[in-house]
Amino acid sequence: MKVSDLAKAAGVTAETVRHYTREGLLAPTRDPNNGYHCFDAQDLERLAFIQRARTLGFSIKEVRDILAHADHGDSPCPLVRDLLAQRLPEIRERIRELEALAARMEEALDAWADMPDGTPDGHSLCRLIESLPAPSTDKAGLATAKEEA
Amino acid sequence: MKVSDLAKAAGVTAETVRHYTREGLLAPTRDPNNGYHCFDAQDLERLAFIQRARTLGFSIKEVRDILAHADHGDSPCPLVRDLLAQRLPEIRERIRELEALAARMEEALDAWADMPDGTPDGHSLCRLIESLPAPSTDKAGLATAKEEA
DNA sequence: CTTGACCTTTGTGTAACCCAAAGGTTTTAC
DNA sequence: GTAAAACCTTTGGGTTACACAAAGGTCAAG
Ligand SMILES: [Zn+2]
Ligand SMILES: [Zn+2]
Ligand SMILES: [Zn+2]
Ligand SMILES: [Zn+2]
Repeated sequence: MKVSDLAKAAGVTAETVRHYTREGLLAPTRDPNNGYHCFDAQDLERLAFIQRARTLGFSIKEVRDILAHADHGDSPCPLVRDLLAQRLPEIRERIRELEALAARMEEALDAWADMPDGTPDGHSLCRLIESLPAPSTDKAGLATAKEEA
Repeated sequence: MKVSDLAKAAGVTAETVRHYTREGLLAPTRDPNNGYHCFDAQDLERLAFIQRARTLGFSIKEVRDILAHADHGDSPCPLVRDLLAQRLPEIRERIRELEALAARMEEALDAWADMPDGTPDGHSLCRLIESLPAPSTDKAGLATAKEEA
């Protein structure tokens, strides 16, 4: 199997396959004639595993660690469980933040609806933004939502 | 006011202030003697506005546009409303994705209790992960959750 | 044999900053 | 009075998970 064969089989782009290969998640052999990457059925399973792990919120780095443990005979289970247990509350927190965000956005839009374009100076939304509570010097604020799932 | 004065007053890091300045959200004058950035009370208000806009989910680019319109006399309100109206469903979708993610994580953790840590037997990397449904070739999948709020 | 499709590597871009380095400035302290 | 601490400047690199373009080799069809 060449790159795009594997990609099609797994439902990802060839770029993604190359990316995973570069990152060490996949270790295809090489066709000595042309230097092409050669993938086999195991690589397909491995890629499917990677995809499932990604839907569980694991980063590339974490998946690499999980695979590395399995590859040299250790059970990755404890690692997997710890990562899940650690990440879950973070996801929950992120959900809360986004819900608060959605609520603010909706309030803003509602406020707009109540005083359409014919409003005094047409700056209702700007005022609305200005009237928002000042983002506290809080480190756990919404704007601080950089860390991804 | 110098960079860190403004930063303290607004509750952000000096790096953030410099970043916004580089990005054109803030346009401080310069102290001709030493080349230092000089911010005034208006810049503080402006920074506060930026922070509030950020908590509403606007990107730096969007905030720059909003400020640019306001700066040359246009009402940014329609722009703001369009951006909000466009972003809100995206946020909602993101929330649904994260809720699905949290649900999968929780199921996995629950299932863990029933499943002993297994050393990979050559077939199984981590049954917990392998037993997940195969990520469909769906473009709207969770791993596609790159676009941020 | 010439295309066109596909392979390779390398480098760039994305979002919103953080951080380090190198070097000038201002403030503090002895 | 001056030396060190603290802060300023710009530049450039790192972060995530790829996407995409370029330059050049390879392979299958016509
Ligand atoms: Zn190990
Ligand atoms: Zn307005
Ligand atoms: Zn305008
Ligand atoms: Zn396991």
